Amino acid sequence: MNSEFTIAVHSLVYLAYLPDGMASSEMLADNVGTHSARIRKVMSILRKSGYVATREGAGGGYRLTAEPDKVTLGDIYRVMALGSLMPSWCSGNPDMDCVVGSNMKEVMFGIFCTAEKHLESHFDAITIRDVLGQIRECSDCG
Amino acid sequence: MNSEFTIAVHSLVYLAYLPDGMASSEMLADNVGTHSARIRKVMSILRKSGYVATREGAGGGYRLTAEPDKVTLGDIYRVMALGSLMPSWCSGNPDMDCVVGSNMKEVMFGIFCTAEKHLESHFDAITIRDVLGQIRECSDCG
DNA sequence: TTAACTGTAACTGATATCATTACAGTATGA
DNA sequence: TCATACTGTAATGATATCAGTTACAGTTAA
Repeated sequence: MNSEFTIAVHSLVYLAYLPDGMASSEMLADNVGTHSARIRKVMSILRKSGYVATREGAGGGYRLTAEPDKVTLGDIYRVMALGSLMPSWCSGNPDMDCVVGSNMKEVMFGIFCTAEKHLESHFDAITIRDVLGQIRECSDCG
Repeated sequence: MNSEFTIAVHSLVYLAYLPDGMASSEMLADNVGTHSARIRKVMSILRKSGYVATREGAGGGYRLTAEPDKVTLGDIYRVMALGSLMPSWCSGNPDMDCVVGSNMKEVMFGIFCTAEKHLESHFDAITIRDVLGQIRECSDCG
């Protein structure tokens, strides 16, 4: 799976954690542990999907516009990583004579699609607020 | 996801399809659409896991030893691709001060683990015989 | 003894991934 | 208006992973 999904979730959780829900790409990059340019790329997608608002210029940055208990990991998955379950390489060849070889590609495609649907519905049950909650539990225990 | 999972499933289905359940790496490679050395690598793992028997030497090859309706894609997934759902790169850093940054790695790890468990139980419901059945349906329709 | 196999490692080229640089565009405030 | 501090985006480079291929030792049947 592409790590942009993780970066997106982390960033949204961090914004939800901050009292004013605002941070620059530099602050997010520090917290996530990557380069600010990468954060900007991910956040740009989240902006186009309506989860954050951005403000360019001095004092600008990113602000969470969606409600943390409304946005699910499923939403983020669909935007950032849809199709990542299926391997890029697939076996079989529709043109060959053998029943197995010629139909395997289609059958495996279907299997991966339903598998991904299952994955999505699992992620649909986890909100950004849930993740933030788990993080607070972590810190209480440790 | 690694395509060795697909190769393994395809190979087992093909063996289950053949009347005598036997094929050489060359035949499997033709059907799957890859190189025989790659087939041998995958089949070697399946042999160690007890799903096929191999015979070296002239007239040798691979023979399905497990029952097609007992072996599930979940079994194959666990052997060939366990852990492939989690991205290699993960965000956060346990040593940092921030509650979010320091605990995110652990929380996301847990989320990916349960997600993978869900994926496994989805795959557990599909047997090699089921896949072969879907292939025959495909060929009936087309 | 030869031919036909598997087992396995090594190498190559292609592709994916992440880090980094660069710079244009934009907003703020002195 | 000008310096400063941001985002947006493309390009580049480094590294890892993946798939194809070659090579060869070991094994078995005829």
